[in-house]
Amino acid sequence: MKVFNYAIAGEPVQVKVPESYDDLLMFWAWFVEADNRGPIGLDTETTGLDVYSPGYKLRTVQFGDRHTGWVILWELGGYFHEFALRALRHGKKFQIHNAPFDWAVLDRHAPGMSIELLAQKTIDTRLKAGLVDPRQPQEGGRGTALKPLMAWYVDPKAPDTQGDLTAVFRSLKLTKATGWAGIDLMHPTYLLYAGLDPIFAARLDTCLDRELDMLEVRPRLVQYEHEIARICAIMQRKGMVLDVDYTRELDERLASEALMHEAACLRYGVTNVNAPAQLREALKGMGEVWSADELTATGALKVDKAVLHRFADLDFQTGKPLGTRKPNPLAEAIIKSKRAGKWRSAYTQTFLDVMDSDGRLHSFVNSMQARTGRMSITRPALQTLPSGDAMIRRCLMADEGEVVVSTDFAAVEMRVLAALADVKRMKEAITNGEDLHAFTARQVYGEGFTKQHRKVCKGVGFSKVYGGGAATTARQTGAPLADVQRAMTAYDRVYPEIRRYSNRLQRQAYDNGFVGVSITGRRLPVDRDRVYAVTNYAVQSAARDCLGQSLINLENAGLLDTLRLPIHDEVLASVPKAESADYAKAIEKCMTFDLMGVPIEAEAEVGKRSWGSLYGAEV
DNA sequence: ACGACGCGCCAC
DNA sequence: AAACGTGGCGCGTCGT
Repeated sequence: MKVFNYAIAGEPVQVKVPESYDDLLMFWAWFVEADNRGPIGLDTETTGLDVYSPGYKLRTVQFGDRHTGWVILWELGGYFHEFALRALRHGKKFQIHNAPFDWAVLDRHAPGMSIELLAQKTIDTRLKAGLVDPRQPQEGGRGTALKPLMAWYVDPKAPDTQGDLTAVFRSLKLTKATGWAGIDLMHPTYLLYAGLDPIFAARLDTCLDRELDMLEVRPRLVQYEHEIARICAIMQRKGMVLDVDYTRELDERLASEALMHEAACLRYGVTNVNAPAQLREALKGMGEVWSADELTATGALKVDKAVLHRFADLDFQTGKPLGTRKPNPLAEAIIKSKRAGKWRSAYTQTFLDVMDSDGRLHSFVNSMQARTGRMSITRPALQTLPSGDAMIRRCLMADEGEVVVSTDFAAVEMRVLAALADVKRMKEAITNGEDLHAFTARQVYGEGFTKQHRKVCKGVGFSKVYGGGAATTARQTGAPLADVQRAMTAYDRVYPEIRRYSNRLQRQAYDNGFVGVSITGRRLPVDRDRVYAVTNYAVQSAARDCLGQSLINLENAGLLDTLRLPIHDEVLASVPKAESADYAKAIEKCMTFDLMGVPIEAEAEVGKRSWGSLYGAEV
């Protein structure tokens, strides 16, 4: 048995690495005793992050309490598998930092271990940390990574067990990308750090419990987030079918398109369309002039899509020629080349890179990412596929014999606002099934309101949700500033509760140390200089919890297996073609409920095999 | 080789 | 009095 002595917060801790059967028996004796005492820290080390890629391997499984960490060398197989599996099966409760990752790894690489099995005995310290403070480091928070949390709660000098290893990798001529797979299993720093992680999880859990209790965060909320995380992890495991042939073909098409337009750019001396400085100089040299507001945050001349479209005499939205000036051929070539290049690197290439051996994509779902609890989806970011053109979404498909169903909440953020702020007339309009923005326009402008009036009211409604002002709303709706200002004043007269609610929220946030509280009890930290944003946080957060509740409803209705992606106010599913209408109805039902007297409703759209079919694709 | 950051663009 | 919100991520540049 290898034994490493270390100290955490001034207390001695030990990391033990069983090397023989007898060593494993000692581990087992410890485990049984520790398991009776309480939850056990659990972690895994693997060859990287691409859990579903063909060569992926689980290397070690670690268990620990506050003082002892055990590294089970899974990679050695045999008895090591047997004891790790026995512990995973036998353990009553595990503390894991960022459990969905370890669930996915164990589900795929440890026989008999499933997300379902592990989830019911998991405490995720990352979820708990996010409920204490969801802010990322760049937002002034601690973030929810193990290192900063350990530094804050346990020991400022605790090692960065992930980060510090990259220095070790370098000394071994490995990189961050190759180190996790390439480092020798018996490397002492690797083993020590592997063994410390479950000790960290165990210690963090205690501290976070104390903090959650002190902050009066509801235990029910903690439990709810664990359920959502499990549902999202199961969705991730299922993944989505990639139309590999189509994607390859599209990738090639985009590549040649990019190449062609790059060649055109080269004629004007632009060697790289992704280097803004180059574009700036070339366009300046052609006599292009920027307006005073076309500057970046640091004061440089912008060369973004809007500016390029203006130079190319194209409509920003439709891409159609405007006929207002002589189009700049370079600007046009830049637009086309950048689009093709970006779509390739962000989408088609990534799809082909990360797909598993069965041609499925398992995007990683972070069920509680944003400050408001909103989810995010990465590798690849399937929440951000272009919607104006079907070609990218066309790559993703329902399972064989199935079709895609996309179910959206109807104007969920406006409805949530109506519910939270108890906006009397808005609630009536929604309950009566009226077109909300038209209803508002009628109140503001009278019976003879125009389409443009409705548009302005819609814009003002969104500005209420986002906290925007008249100037921004005017820019976005294209309406004159004075009109928007008048509409805003009238809006406040029609729905006076919104302003009152917003003021109340802001006052409460001030009094509560710049933290708002959502309807589900979620803490919503606000920036001191942007307290007004608390209204948006409350609305966005409640809308997110409508999605969360829907996911739970969908599971209870036996529909979890059909779910593919959560996209803020939408759930994407794959259902048998023959019964698609019934499934659509069932999904709608799960996403329909009452929120404080306001109906939250959803509408399902049944497509064909590809996701793109809902955006105009043929198949 | 890598992290931070600027810039830009995709979504809801 | 006025204040648009939340993310992911690729690429280039710069500094270490």
